[in-house]
Amino acid sequence: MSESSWRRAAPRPTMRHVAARARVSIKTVSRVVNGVTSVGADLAGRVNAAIGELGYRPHHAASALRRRDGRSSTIAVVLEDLANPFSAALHRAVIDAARARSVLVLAASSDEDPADEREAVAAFTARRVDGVILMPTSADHGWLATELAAGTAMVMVDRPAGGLDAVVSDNRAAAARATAHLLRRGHRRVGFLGDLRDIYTAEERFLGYCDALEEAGFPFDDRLVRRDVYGSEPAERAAVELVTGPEPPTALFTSQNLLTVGAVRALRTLYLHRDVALVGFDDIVLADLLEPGITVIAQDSAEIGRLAAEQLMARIDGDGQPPRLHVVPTRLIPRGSGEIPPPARRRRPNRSSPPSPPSPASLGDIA
Amino acid sequence: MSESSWRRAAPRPTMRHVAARARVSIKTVSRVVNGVTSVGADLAGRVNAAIGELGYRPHHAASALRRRDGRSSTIAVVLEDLANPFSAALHRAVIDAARARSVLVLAASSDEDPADEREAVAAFTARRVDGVILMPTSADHGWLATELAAGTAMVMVDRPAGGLDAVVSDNRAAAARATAHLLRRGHRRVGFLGDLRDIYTAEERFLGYCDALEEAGFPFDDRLVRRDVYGSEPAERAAVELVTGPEPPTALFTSQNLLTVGAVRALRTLYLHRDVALVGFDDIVLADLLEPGITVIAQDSAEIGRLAAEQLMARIDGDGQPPRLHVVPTRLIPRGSGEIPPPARRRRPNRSSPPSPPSPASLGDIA
DNA sequence: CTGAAAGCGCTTACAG
DNA sequence: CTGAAAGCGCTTACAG
Repeated sequence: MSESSWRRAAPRPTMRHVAARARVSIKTVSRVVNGVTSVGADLAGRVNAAIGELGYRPHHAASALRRRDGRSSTIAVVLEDLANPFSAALHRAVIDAARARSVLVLAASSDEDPADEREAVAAFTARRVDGVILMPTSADHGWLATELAAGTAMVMVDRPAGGLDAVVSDNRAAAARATAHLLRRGHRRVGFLGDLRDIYTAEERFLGYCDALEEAGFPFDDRLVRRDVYGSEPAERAAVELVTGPEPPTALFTSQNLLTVGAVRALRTLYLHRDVALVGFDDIVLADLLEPGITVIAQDSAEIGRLAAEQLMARIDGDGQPPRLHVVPTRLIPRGSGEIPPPARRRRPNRSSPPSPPSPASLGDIA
Repeated sequence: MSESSWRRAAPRPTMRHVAARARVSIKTVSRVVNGVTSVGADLAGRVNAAIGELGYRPHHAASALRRRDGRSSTIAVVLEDLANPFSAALHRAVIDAARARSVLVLAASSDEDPADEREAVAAFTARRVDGVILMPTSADHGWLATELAAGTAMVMVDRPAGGLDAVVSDNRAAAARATAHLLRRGHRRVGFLGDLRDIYTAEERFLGYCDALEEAGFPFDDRLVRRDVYGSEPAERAAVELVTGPEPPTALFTSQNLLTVGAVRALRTLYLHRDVALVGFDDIVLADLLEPGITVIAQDSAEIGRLAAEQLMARIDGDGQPPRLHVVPTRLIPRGSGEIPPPARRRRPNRSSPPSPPSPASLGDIA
């Protein structure tokens, strides 16, 4: 039990220690610590001196335990993968919004595993977090009702679930816009790459793709579609299959950031990146520096995080309104890849053909 | 005070409620909840039934308050910017390592502001976190001693501070390796872009750059160096200045990821990206898909996070060894930009000259 | 194997 | 303005 100088030796001082040193009651210390102004200057001075000398720190959990509302002033965030840029930005926005109210934030990654998700939420509720922001692994979240009943506020993020508060992007409309962006440039065969179809956003974006086809009067072609693609490597393989198959697409809509990365990699490997148009969902670092730059639908992950945090804290503060669905607008950012025109009609894209210059006349972006 | 069905109405059940329903003492409930096996099957069954019916959840903080060790089983992470990919990956690795021991993780961003940093640490210690992983804003961290004395374990990450445990990359050696990589290909004028020099890593990487010059017997030229560059836009301007100035560098070593992004943008704008060699510190998403691909020193942020978490948890468990400095190796990943040879001697790089093919004979990577 | 009493660090609810 | 008693939800330390 040898403690070096950089390890604590003495037990942590408590209010009792401070009270003894300042020769006041523990209650007076409590008043000073909590900023109650009715304490006399003399006593308050002695208490503050003792706090400084002892290095006293209030014990937040003990305080919360006895307090009326029992708030922990802590919330939690459960996202698919905190290391993913989308989740990381969202997470940071939650922390910033929470900080403004002196609320701390715990976090976990679910990796789309419902068991991990439930385990994380259980661990958080055991710590009596005041609320949880959750990116639900599936829409089937009956178990959430139990958590709610137990007094933990909940707000879904990125995907709705359980009929609770949710903050999402305008996925379907944005996907339709992305697809229309390609159709408007003359593409008739637009391929689709989609994430696991259990995931709400994957389904919505697929529906948006279908919407745009229907709106434009083009038939849906199953052979141009690959769904349930999870991660960038499967996406790369799927893109290669699509583009090297018979009747290949002249454009791709990749409906998630990892899928976009895989598709870009595939097109470059095949040297088709200047021939096959591409619009991705989710912005990507450096996408503007590629040649061509990658046209994307950018989500406002920071705004999603901020709104989710605000909604959650409102619930914690007793907001009893019916559940609310916040839809956050996205932005289509044309950078080149989405503005590649289709090859001349009745000709298949050809590797040895020179890159066709984009048609400036077709660069409008309103769907 | 109208509570909808999705808001809790009844107060949270406690052990007392469970005990009453199961007709046992509160202590027996405690035993069952904590997995003490000596409880009779009959009583244990009644208790578990009551727990299920009531939806009882243990109150972790109350438990910790009374427990001998008083552990909160919570740690905290304070990084420069949680949304930065390096920090996000590190953070995630910390969470994964902590989860294996049922430890939860709080997080905050300091944005290199010492006041924000201290505020965050104070908030965490008030919650009685067992330890903090900190990316210190400066090496001057006398105040950390107080936190340590108060019983909070601390491990620095990315940069050492206060003579405490730290986990860092082999910054200086890696920077020397990166610079030598360029020198070995014949570059004689290698430019340097560095972050704020207060930051330990910025200084170390600068020293590594100097080491390599000295090792190779080349003079240090102040005019090739820009330090205190913070963020990608200033980096872009600095790179433009360097490269368009008199006696411009034929290669750049950009010693942080945002600086690399800025430099890449500058070179592309000037259409010099195939003429001026570039090695960056920190890997970047999609760096391999640029033309040329960006040669980088990749840090193992996940390993840094994992080691920091392990070290911290060892301290929390009473490890009393002297402070330890973990140095995590980096990896040089050649992708093209770092292998661009210098232009023919006595000729300035020329925008209209065709890109020179990399010399395969010079592609070794050991410094 | 089971339970009544005391107490973790703090605040509430009362008194003075 | 100040303080003694009780109690937040739980575990420790004892008894039986």
